[in-house]
Amino acid sequence: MKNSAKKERFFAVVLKLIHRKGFKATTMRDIAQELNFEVANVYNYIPSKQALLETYIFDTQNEFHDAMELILESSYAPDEKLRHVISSYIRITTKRPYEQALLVNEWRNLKEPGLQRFLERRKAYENKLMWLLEDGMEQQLFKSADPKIATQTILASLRWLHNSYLQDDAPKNPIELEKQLLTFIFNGVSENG
Amino acid sequence: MKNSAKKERFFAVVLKLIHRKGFKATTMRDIAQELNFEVANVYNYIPSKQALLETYIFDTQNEFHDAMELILESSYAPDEKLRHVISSYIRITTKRPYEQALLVNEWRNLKEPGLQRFLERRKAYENKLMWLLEDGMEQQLFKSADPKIATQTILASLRWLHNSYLQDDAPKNPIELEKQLLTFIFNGVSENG
DNA sequence: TTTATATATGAACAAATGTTCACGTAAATA
DNA sequence: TATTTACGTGAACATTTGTTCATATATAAA
Repeated sequence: MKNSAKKERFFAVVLKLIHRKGFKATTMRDIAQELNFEVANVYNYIPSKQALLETYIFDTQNEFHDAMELILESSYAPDEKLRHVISSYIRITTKRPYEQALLVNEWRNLKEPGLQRFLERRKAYENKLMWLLEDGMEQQLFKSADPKIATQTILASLRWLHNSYLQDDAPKNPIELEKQLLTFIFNGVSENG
Repeated sequence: MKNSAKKERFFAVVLKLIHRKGFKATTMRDIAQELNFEVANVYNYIPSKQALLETYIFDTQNEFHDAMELILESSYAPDEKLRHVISSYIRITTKRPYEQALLVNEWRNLKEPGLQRFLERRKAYENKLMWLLEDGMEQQLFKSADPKIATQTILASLRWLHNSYLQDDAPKNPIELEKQLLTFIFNGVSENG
């Protein structure tokens, strides 16, 4: 009575539709049509279109936050912590690429007060990473650099990953992906480091 | 009769509105209201909402392509070429942050056949960068790595820049920004390269 | 079997949206 | 000045959209 096959199918279809057409362009009627039933029935699965968006976005955001929290609580040095942040980012993205795509592409469609809440939480996540980088710079583990720029650049370099899993563009092996990204973020592309 | 002050104001307002609310959420009436005139008058400035989107996106895309083309035609080595690609990316972004934000955030709202054209051209740009990286790997200038991943990661690490210019988040000095990004992409964050 | 819960229908709604048309007024050009 | 071009109004339009309601059927629990 909790997780019926119907519900699973419903949400799978919805995620794909939103990914293909975008949240705003995906109408309740689109969803119904894709599932071969009538519009009204959509409301037996979700309370509203906005609620659907909020649930997915905040659930996914929470996953990222929880992972970050555990890493920060550990006794690892900053560079090892950064490794784990990257690793957790890849793990979540490869596990739930559609949800991550939704988070990245559709957060702008949140309405207040959800939008503000989202932005605050995102800022909090970014700040934690920034302090981690500053910490590492002080300990001479990381190059001295503008912490804000470094934070945004590192996060940006991870934010495209969901695409590689949602395209015909052959999905990558997560282990190999992690190796490549760790090398890039830690050592860059240059051969003579 | 070509570039009146009215037209300039119109497009400035439109770009800001779209950036704030998103393309789909920005209605013709929103635009009219922001400019203190009636909806019908919007159609004296643009033929349609879609045409507005297409014009901005393709014009901006062309700027990036033209810059890439000039760099590839030069006799620089791959690593110097990459430096120039990054440099041109930053130059265009800091010169037209709203247009770049539009390109990055709203291309999904293109309709066929514009959407397909956009994707093909984007792929072409990515391929040029990828071949540049492969070339550099062969010449031992770049680390050996998966060229697709490297391409996407480098581009992703540049695709957030417009935000830093459109937030209260103090706009950065483009020269310093370029320095930081070159260091990151070429040598990463690690102190002992 | 009876009862409750999950899933489905069809019609209707109010609001929002892109666009058009016929018609004015202001501004620039001849 | 006369005339073309740029800028503006008001009303109306056909669609689309999210959502609700009353009601029906299937499925599972009692």
